[in-house]
Amino acid sequence: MQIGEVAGRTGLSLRTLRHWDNVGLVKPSARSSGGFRLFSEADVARIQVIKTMKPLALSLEEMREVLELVESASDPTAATRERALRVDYYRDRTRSCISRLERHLAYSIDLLEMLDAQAPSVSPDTSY
Amino acid sequence: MQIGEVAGRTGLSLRTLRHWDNVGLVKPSARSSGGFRLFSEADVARIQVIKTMKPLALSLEEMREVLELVESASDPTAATRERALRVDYYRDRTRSCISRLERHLAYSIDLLEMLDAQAPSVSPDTSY
DNA sequence: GACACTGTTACGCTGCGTTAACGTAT
DNA sequence: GATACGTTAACGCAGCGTAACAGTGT
Repeated sequence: MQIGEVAGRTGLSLRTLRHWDNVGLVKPSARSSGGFRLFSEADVARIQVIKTMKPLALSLEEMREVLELVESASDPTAATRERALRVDYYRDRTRSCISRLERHLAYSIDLLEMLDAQAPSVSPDTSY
Repeated sequence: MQIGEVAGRTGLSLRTLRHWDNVGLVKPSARSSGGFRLFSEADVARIQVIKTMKPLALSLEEMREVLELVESASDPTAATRERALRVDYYRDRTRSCISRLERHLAYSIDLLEMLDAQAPSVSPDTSY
């Protein structure tokens, strides 16, 4: 699968996919003889997971680590104390992210009410 | 009130406050003879509103416009159709922002569960 | 060779963090 | 004049958007 189709399916830009490749976040599993990036279904799945991680506001590098931790989950040799601590770290960040999102959601609802109070909505079907 | 106290009360950095001044988002209502920025309570209130607008992910310029719309609410001469359309525009963006936050919240909760499944939490009081 | 697609630079942008070097207020 | 606080100017950084220009594939 070439980059265009991946972009279409994931809703990401070509630029973003290339950038993620460059920084090592999602490397296409192959290249054509001419140099075209070739993505597998697994690559696309990884991209989708990354999309769901967006709200965590981690750096691309941190996302890379989280994926590494998750993907090495079934590897018993990787079950070190160090690894457990890293997982704990990201668990904490995820938790505080959730609190943040809840606050932000409440704020946004308040702001919406403020805007509703501003003007009695120009009805969409007559807008213009 | 000088910039330091405002920073302390709002939790923002000096850099941020100066930046917001530079781009015209929050102009301190006075300057000391020596050039120090002097903020009024109204300025601080404005800053707090901006903080709650953060989740909307508007540009600083857009926030400026929203505040302008809100603050000119009581001005009858400003009640043009153009203004109503702008308010509508931001109302839409706020609504889609709310949907986004709800999705993100759901995602984050899923991710938390994924991490919980990863490793059986190293209990904090024994970490190191 | 026409055409859509893809490749690699490389510069631009936002919203600040971060020195650096230098005034202000007490 | 020491000390805490403030000033502007300038570069740095992430995560892309946006050309510009060349190669690929059919």
